[in-house]
Amino acid sequence: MARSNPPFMSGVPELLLLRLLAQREMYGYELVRSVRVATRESIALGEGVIYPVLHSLEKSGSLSASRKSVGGRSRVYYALTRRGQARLEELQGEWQRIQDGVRSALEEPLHAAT
Amino acid sequence: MARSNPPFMSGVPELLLLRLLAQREMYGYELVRSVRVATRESIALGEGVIYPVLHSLEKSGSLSASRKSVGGRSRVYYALTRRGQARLEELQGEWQRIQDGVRSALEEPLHAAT
DNA sequence: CTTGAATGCCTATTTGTTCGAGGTATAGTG
DNA sequence: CACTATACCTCGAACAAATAGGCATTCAAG
Repeated sequence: MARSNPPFMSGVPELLLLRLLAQREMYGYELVRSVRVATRESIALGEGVIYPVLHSLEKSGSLSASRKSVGGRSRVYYALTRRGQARLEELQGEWQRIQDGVRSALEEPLHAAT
Repeated sequence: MARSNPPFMSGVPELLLLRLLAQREMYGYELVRSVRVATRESIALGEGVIYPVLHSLEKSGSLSASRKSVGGRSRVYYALTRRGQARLEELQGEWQRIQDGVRSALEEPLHAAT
């Protein structure tokens, strides 16, 4: 039943994946765990979220994919491209802006006389 | 051309409106300006975003609406209900969770040996 | 007295992304 | 042989934000 647009999640999967892949290249299944760990269990993304985002980032040139065989297992490793680095910086800026705005609004005391 | 899903905005309009209305009751047109001010110009929401959210919050019982005439102008004032207060707290918690998770992920140094 | 800006409300449509549920296949363990 | 973990994938539903419009009123300027 796909309750789809949980608050505050739009753009987050893309940002997290780009950011994790800026540290080292990884494969999809690995990223599922990495997201949980990196966000300290605050955010968990299913494979149904990860793979489509990975594919769209590859198509847009932000990631490069390479199939590798590791211990009898076939994996698709994704690495950040120069374009992906730029996209990451763009998204970080956006995140900062939104986050600052929301913080300002939330900080405002409830019964301000100002 | 409705570039629709800008990153990181899902849930934000609802959160901001509930939060502003927790301070005092306001009308739609006023909220358009209030959002800009409260977020220090970081976030600007058009009327096309504000009004639909207001209506849906009223329908769900988070806001109560009352038509008032002020200086020859007819305005629809919205006030936070008890249910709206609860919804605000719920959203704030969600925001905190996502924000913490993203912060954790972004903080991680790029070349961690850990 | 007419024009335009500002106020004030509203809706239809586009867009595209997240999500759960499902499906496939292989490796390794009991 | 069954079962779990690994590893990849796709589909459809749900849904919310944004733009671009439209309507009506008030008020100031020319």
